Amino acid sequence: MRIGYPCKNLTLENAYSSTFRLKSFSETRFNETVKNNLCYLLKILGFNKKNNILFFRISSDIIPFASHPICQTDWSHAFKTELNEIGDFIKKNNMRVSMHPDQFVVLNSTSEKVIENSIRELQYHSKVLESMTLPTDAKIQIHIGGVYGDKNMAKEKFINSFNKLEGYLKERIIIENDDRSYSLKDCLDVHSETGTPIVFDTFHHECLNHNETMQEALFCSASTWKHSLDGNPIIDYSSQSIGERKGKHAKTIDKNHFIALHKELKKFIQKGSTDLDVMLEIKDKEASALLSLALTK
DNA sequence: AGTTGTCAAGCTAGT
DNA sequence: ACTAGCTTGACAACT
Repeated sequence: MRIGYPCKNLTLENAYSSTFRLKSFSETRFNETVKNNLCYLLKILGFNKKNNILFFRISSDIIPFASHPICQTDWSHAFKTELNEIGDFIKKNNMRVSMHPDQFVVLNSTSEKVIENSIRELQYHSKVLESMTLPTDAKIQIHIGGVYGDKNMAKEKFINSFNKLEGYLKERIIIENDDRSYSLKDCLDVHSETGTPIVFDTFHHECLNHNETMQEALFCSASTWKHSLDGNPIIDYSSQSIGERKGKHAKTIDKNHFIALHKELKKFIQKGSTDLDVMLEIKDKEASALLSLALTK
């Protein structure tokens, strides 16, 4: 079981993907920023390797404005050396990475323009992973999208949009159950029409479920992954930030809550034929990842 | 140097 | 009507 954290490292200095305002866009600014971001990504991966953290989510900001028309740079060519070096490091060390495009990626939107933008954004994410020559277990995780007052129609819309995507995108995209609209069951409905693997988010499942047992939920979601192509099923983990509104992610790992979940995961792994990789969506990033490794040794 | 308004993009639920 | 939240507050203009 690999443990990971998202997007940035709080121990290392400046170890996040910096960006800038669209108004400040220039070729120079773009190149400087990308060079820096790639350099810090490699540093983060180095830190992770030393600490046995073998899973990491790459920030969508790594190439700023990559899917915007203003960006005309062939960055995958210009930074081929750096991108290859990162990809080689990941592969050499049995690491895994994923990406999670932000809320603007909505494949079932009622606006064609939004869908077009979403596809461009997905193409960009895929290009990052392709440029690192990573296999298709390096996934791009999205939500199903809006409901628009009719969930069945909205699901159909997602299925339609998804099935029209190019094959190289379909191979990378995975769908995540969310905390308010689309439950695991909804994701399974979509999966049956698209074949998209489901990344099971245990915290969202606590917020929105159909009373499945944890073992049932793990079995259903893990069954949507084709091991040779997709790698280990991914689990997103977090817990409720106490005293804050429902769905807000915890600032730091809740030890007992995590240990209980970890037991369930272990139980599932032992009786099943598959391992799992766990992404910790917790605000304090690598601190919780390190703690979780210590707790489960 | 420190503070604060704003940022490419969507949608939902809570206030 | 407005805002917090989402994978993540940081950039940039102002005081």
